[in-house]
Amino acid sequence: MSTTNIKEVAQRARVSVGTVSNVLNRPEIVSPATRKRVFDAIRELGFVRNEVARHLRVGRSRTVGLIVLDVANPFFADVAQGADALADEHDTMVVLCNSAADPARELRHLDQLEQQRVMGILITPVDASSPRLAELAARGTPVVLVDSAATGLQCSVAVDDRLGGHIAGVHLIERGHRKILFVGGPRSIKQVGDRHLGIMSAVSEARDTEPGGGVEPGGGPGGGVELVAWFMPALSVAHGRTAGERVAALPVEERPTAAFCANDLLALGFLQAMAAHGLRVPHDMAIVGYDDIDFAAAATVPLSSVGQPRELLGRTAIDLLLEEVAEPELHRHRQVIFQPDLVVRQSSDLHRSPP
Amino acid sequence: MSTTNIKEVAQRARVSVGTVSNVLNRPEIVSPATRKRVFDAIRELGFVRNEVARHLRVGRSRTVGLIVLDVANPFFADVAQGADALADEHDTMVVLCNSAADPARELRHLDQLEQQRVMGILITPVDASSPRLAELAARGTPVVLVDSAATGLQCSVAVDDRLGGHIAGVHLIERGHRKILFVGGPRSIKQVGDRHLGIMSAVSEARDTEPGGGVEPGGGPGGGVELVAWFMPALSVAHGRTAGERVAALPVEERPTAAFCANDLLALGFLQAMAAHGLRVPHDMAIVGYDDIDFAAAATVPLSSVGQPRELLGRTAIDLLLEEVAEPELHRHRQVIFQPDLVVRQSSDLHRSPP
DNA sequence: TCGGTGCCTTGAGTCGATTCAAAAGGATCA
DNA sequence: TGATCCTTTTGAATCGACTCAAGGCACCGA
Repeated sequence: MSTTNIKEVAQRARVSVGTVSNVLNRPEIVSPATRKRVFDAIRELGFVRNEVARHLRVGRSRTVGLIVLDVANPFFADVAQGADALADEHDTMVVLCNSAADPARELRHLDQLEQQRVMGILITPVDASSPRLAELAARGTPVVLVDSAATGLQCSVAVDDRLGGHIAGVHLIERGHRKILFVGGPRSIKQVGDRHLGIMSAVSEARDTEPGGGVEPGGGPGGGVELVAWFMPALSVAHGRTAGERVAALPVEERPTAAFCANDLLALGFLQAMAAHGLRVPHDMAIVGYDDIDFAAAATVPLSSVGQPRELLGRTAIDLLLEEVAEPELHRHRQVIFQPDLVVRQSSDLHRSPP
Repeated sequence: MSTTNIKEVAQRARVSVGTVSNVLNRPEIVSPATRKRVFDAIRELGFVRNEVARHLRVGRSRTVGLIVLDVANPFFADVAQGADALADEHDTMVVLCNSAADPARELRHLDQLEQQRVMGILITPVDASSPRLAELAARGTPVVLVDSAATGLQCSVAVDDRLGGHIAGVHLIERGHRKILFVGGPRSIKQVGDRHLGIMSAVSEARDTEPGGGVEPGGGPGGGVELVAWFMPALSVAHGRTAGERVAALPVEERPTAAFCANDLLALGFLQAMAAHGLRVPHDMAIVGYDDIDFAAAATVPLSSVGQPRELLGRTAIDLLLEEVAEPELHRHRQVIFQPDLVVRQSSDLHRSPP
């Protein structure tokens, strides 16, 4: 490492180190002639300011950590892009870390970021109630929860996942489905649970309405709506495929007619399995995904999906963080919640007639 | 910031700062009793080691920068995952930066990473010949080019893009296509150029062979193969769609029968446009993409694609970097090149009969 | 009792940039 | 000429952890 430092620059420009530092930080207070000498020396020596030393002295960093559950999921790529864009405007760097939904990896990243004394951390936690997040905040590293509501101890920005699940449920019930499968990820992930609760509420509302003045003349077998939930070990294309294969293996009479997947990766995998087993989507199986990533619209059968303002989530998270950093004393933690919206495409766009 | 530092820990444990440092770095040389006192003090105070100060003193960092052209492209997500996995084993952190194929953003990231004195930089450069990369290396920050061959000034790990283009070309020609469209991205991106050169070579080989002892009895109209190339402003789904729309608007007799897209995002967009305009894939238009991302297999029509060992690229890049960091003196720069392989799926799997 | 031998612990000096009180230099005015 | 004010420059102290030569201590054998 050819560590040219400020001292060498000072020697070469025949000024003191203090002056070089001034040129770097408040050039206007240095006389033009001196300033030029210093700049020349910097250029000639190829001096690059050591941000580490600067940071140590000044005590605050210009980087923000963003820990996501899965870098390979385009949803998070878009969130990151939003965060990056706004951070950039504030001369701040976003470093993206992947927890891969593994608490141990998440913890390692948190440790590393705290040790590096980053300005703050944006995180989609594996477990939002982990004491580590509170500790971090208590020790002075502001934390903003992304895509996951906080309980008042920190800021958060999220989308109403229960509402999203509800919308998806209402949509499928309205299309005549009476046996619906929820394909989730790990139960520990809050989003999965909320989306499940959302569709459950839609289902129980349907149960409450139908027996009384049932819209459906004659009523289906049993009259109500049945919901089954499977929780896969990860929110990935591969596990969606596995779920799809399990469904395809069921006898027709036991098989649900619709699947609501906790994210689009699962839905895409599920869809692949349907195709592989000769089940037609949406005729034999309707599918609704979640996140509305760009690939959803480009799938074998264009995928219905519950959309979220992905980049806005990222931007807002940075916004909240910068606000907190700017006035740590005055700051009141805020919970920002956006609304999801269902995009209906071919994969669920069919009115199912009673059998 | 509740900066508990090593000094306070020392006071509380009634030892000197040197001893605390020893406990942190070489616990085995400290007596068990003292060690315990120090650990207790650390726990009670919630002390977190300041990596910034440590780095300043020790002079080398445990983080590596990875700058990619597009975080939202699953190809790079996979490369990042590979890098991350291996780095993790060496107790090193990978920070992912997005240049979005913008030279200015790339430069900003390079500056920031150099100022932070990272251990090294892995980069898929917008412009591999930029003098900045050489400067970085000269000033002591090792650089490894990813997915882009170097010229000996640094290490690189890449896939043979000309071969990939060639394979795709041979495949399409072999399937009977005589008018092929190459859909590229910005010309400045090396990969785009190489993939284009690859398919050009396949086309010109076909021209050379056919007039002599043409395999095709009777020969197509004109006997040879025609290649048209369009260079879109970005390697994105949206620009693929634009290209597809332009193609669909052409009169049938002018329209190519196959498209080779410089990456899968373009190909997916192109495919969407075909569907939107009622053109059947592969009957009216065969499509071959590049990268073989997971979504390629899940597309409306499963996409043929030239595959690359994505995670291996990332792992190998970290490997080369660690090697260089371990022995900067002995180190000889190496260029690792992997072979691509074509995965034929439905989007191009049809023998085209002469019109 | 003394010197020798390990084993632990100590603490001043260091990394590189920033800060700020103080000094130096220059201009103006009485 | 000396006093005053303003602009510019100086350099020692500082941030927090690490390093290593030097010192302390206990124990052993002579």
